Amino acid sequence: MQLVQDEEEDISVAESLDDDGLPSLELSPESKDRGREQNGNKDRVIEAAEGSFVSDFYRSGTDWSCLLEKNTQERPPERKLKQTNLFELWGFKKPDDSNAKPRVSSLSLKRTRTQWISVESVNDRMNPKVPCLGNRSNGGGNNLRRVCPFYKKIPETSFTVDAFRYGLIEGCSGYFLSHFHCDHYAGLSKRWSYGSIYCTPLTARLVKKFLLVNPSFVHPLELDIEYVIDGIKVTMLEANHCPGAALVHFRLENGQCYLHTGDFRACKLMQSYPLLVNHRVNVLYLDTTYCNPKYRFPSKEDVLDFIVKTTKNSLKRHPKTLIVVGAYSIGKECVYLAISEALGVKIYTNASRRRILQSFDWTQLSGKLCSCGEETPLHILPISSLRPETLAEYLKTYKHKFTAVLAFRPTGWTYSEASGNQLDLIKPSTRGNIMIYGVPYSEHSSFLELKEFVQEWLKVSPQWKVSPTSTRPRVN
DNA sequence: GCGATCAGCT
DNA sequence: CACAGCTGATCGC
Repeated sequence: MQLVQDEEEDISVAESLDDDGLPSLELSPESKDRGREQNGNKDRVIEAAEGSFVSDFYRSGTDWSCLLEKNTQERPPERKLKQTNLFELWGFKKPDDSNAKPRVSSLSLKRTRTQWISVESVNDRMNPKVPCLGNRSNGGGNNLRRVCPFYKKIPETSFTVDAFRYGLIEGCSGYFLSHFHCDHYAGLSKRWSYGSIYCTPLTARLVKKFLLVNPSFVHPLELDIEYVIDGIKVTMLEANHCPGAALVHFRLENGQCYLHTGDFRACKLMQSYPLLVNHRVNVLYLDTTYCNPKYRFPSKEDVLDFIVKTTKNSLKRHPKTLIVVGAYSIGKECVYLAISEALGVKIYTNASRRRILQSFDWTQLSGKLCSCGEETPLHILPISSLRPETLAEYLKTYKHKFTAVLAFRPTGWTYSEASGNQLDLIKPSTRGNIMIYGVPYSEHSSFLELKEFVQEWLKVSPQWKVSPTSTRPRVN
């Protein structure tokens, strides 16, 4: 998602706002009467300059053709998507003072539920493709290559974020990687040769070790240190997502600031990041995975307490219980670290995951890993194997040591509507001696956390005020 | 055969 | 549903 800031001296990216706080399509006096709402239905006419940020912003919601190169044979999927006014969704009301300049002025979404957004499709598979010329594109039965969407490009720079699957991107010399999850690094391999890759040191180690990318392309940037790259000031900030994940902050020579959150979980601590407190952000690219009021989940700490308490209770009743935590390749480490510390037990997982976890260089984690499943009641398995049949099979291999399984599946999706914020209401699914808890341990922001994150910028801008309305998103 | 990429699936 | 993959088919080399 992007928030565009209104600054009269910076018209190239941050055009003026309309009454909804969305980027205005009125770029010149001649086009003053164009780009207005149509039919009272908030469908917008695309009149802005071809290829401009505003043009792409709106086109992406209704028409994929802006992402297509000329002469393409492939038609984009027909979808009726609209830019949603997040200010409205979050209940922020624009005041009457028409002279006021908001600190952040417009929003567009990145990856969220498709029924009420906008920019990015569920994943890149929905993006249009163009015929592949020169660069090979083997596999999958066609000769098409995807085109980098505008919202992965940082305006007025030669930088992109998480855009590795598009081959060589014209005008891009710096490819930023926000974190080491496959949907973000897709396209990176040992054959990468399209330009410099910037990421945190931890992510850099993983990229070199597991994707075998030529180290000469990989440039680690320490958190909280401002680097000057191609004349742009760049700072990586802790994203509170998975290990090595970063928000990327860009400050241009003309004063424009852009913040790309990658995937992140907004928290109070972020409100103290000096770069975010002291500087306006003109365009904000935001992770809106749970940008719907129905997603309410507790703090990580509360969930960890619940997991530890549940584990202790189980072991008290059934000392021969095997504790299983489901996890992706990286992420959710705090869940099993908390159990490990509370019970004073080691952590078993297979060799390939141990190799990844050891690459973090976290001594408090590495020291707790062990290579023998009999040695500890705490095992880490891929989240996909947290099914009763699979766990029953797994238990068989340790039948002399363990007689029951207590498993935790940590994700934000399992926790939304009915149970609200009451952890104690979570009911496990039980089959025989296998018990599986879906726990609301999320590494993405909840709706409220997203709202509060954005609100920080609005606060310092007195012309915006918070309205207690409960505006719901439009559902198509 | 190998590595990369795709659709389908969860 | 959507996240962050996983699997198997298919392609170029």
